[in-house]
Amino acid sequence: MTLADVARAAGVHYSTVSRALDPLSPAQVNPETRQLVQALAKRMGYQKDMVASGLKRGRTHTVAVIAGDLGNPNLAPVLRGIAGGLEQAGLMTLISETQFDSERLQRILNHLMSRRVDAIIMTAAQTRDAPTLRWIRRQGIPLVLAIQTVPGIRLPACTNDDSLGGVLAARHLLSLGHRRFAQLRGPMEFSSCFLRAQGFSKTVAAARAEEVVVKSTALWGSPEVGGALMRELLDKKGVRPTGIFAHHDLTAFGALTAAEERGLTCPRDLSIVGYHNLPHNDRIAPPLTSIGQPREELGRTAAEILIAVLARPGRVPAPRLVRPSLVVRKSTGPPPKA
Amino acid sequence: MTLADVARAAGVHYSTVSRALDPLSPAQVNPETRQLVQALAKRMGYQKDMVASGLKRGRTHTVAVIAGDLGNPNLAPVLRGIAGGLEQAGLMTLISETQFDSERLQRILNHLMSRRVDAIIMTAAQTRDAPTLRWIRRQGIPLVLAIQTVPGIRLPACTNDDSLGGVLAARHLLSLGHRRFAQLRGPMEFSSCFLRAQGFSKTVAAARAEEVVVKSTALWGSPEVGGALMRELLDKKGVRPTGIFAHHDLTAFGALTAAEERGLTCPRDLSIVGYHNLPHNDRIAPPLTSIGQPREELGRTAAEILIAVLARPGRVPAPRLVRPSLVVRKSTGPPPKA
DNA sequence: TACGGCGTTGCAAACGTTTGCGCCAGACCG
DNA sequence: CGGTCTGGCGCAAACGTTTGCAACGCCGTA
Repeated sequence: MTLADVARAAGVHYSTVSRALDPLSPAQVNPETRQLVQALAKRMGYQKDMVASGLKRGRTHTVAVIAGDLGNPNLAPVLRGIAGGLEQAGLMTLISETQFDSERLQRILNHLMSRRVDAIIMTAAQTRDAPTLRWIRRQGIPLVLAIQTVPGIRLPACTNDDSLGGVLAARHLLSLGHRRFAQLRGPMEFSSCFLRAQGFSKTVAAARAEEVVVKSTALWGSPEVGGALMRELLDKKGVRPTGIFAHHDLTAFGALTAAEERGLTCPRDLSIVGYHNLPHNDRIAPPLTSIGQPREELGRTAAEILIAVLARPGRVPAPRLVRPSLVVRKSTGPPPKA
Repeated sequence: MTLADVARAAGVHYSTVSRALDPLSPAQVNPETRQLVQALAKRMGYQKDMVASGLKRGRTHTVAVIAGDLGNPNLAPVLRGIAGGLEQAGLMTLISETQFDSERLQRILNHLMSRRVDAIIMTAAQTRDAPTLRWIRRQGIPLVLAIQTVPGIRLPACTNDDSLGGVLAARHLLSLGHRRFAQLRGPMEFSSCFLRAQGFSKTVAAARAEEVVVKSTALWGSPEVGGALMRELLDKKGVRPTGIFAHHDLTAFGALTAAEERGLTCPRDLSIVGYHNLPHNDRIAPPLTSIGQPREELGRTAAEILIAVLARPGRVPAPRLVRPSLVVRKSTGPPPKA
């Protein structure tokens, strides 16, 4: 079922059919012929071959989304937002996973170029990726960052306001009366973690309160890491901090367990704020106070940005931030009187 | 950078370049020329245009995966398995979401046909989809089902052995000494839920124990639904069941909360087995006994099946099952002596 | 020497769509 | 009535690859 088939049925040349079915070619074709052809095409179930169209026009109406780890539950709503947003613009979403392997990433990128995708959304950009990102840009293919930005390269992006997240956590703990703080950080190469740390520390410092630095780890976001970090923290000399800010809910879970093993109870002896507001936070004991992120909104915003870039190549739209919010549960309370 | 460019550089015709770079055309070209062309192509960074190739060959090396809800955390590992498995065969994965809207599904399918995807994997097939599935098959495009099957239509598929999951749950509760059971079911239109229910009931009946039927709901997999179902169960006349099988962990969570509100404690007064083995099951109170599924393996298996289908069109490979396993935690114990 | 066969390469026609260009007929103007 | 303009359409050349077919030169054999 091709243009030629419809053309035969309508008694016109196939180029006329092409024009009649193209909403962008305005007065090129007689309204009557247009009506006829459109009706016929619909009745015959004609569907334009996007492969051929892509070859000719150089636009495939396909956008690739590159993720680090599809298993990451935080990612799913973002992907959903992206796919939903792109679909409204008639774009399809090609999803691939790097597993944080830069060689794999390069393979995937080659594939995508050869497939002539119209644009790329990176959700897994890490600091060391800057050269890769520059390479993509040199290929002349629009690129939008989501979730994380990369220092040293100016690109359209949509990220969580992670700095605000850190601020919210600090303000909450400060308002409860805490004065000694610690962070269980994620890797500082992730802009998200870096900003969380910065927002938190800045707020704590502004209140002239005290913060114990805990080494951040490369691997993170697991109870095991949380446990290890908490034990490291409790082993330190000096006065024990009472207000803990974990960069990930799972880290917080592990930290809670480790603290309990040392005979501390939460929130009596220490308060802990997690990050991501995972769906089961209110079923754990104690229910975890956390910073929630509007994940689907983030994805949808990234899609909007991308559509803007495609509409106006060359312009770099301003980065956009979506605002996290504090969800208070039972893992935070006033510090012990001690 | 096209075939013609490489051809100019090598001093041969571009059709020769095409043949030299095609691993499938064996002795068509002089080994020396082949070496020369391959080296040159690599040096010049030539990448075959898959769009043009797709137009000519009719194969796009793209497989579409259709999901109902990308936000479903159970889906992510499956998608990962699929994408990983397909990638090894040089296939890319196009993911789209129906949001369980059949009109959306039809739109997506039209898009995919027009894009000439090589095959489709459906992970969101519901009973009422059978006509749609038949339609896809009539279009001559290979189709593989994952996670769920659809009665009345024979298709290659990879699913969880949900019946076995129900059996495992029942055996576990029976072995603890329970004699009165109830299920908090998901919608029976999903083959997965239907089979869980069947496996459970069959095992309970074989042990000559008693089962209270609780109406299943259309919406499910949320604490709210779990709470409602549990309250309905507790409001029933007659002897209260002590062994509960919920078709979803979140349903189990809600049921637990509702039971506690009625003054019952778990596992003293009742035992509950969930499904899916969600990652936070061991942090809730009490940690939830659950049926775990090998999700990534399921995805990988679906990819294997698909590759087999593409290699041998016409053959319908036998459906494959992946085996769930019981993860015992604290929400199950012996029934009260009463 | 002539001829058939074979290995290697070139030629050109596809695949289905888009689009610049030119043609034709009708309208309009002088 | 002749000329120009223009709306509508056909023609054909792309886009980059694949592939059947033909051509060419070389070798071996009769």
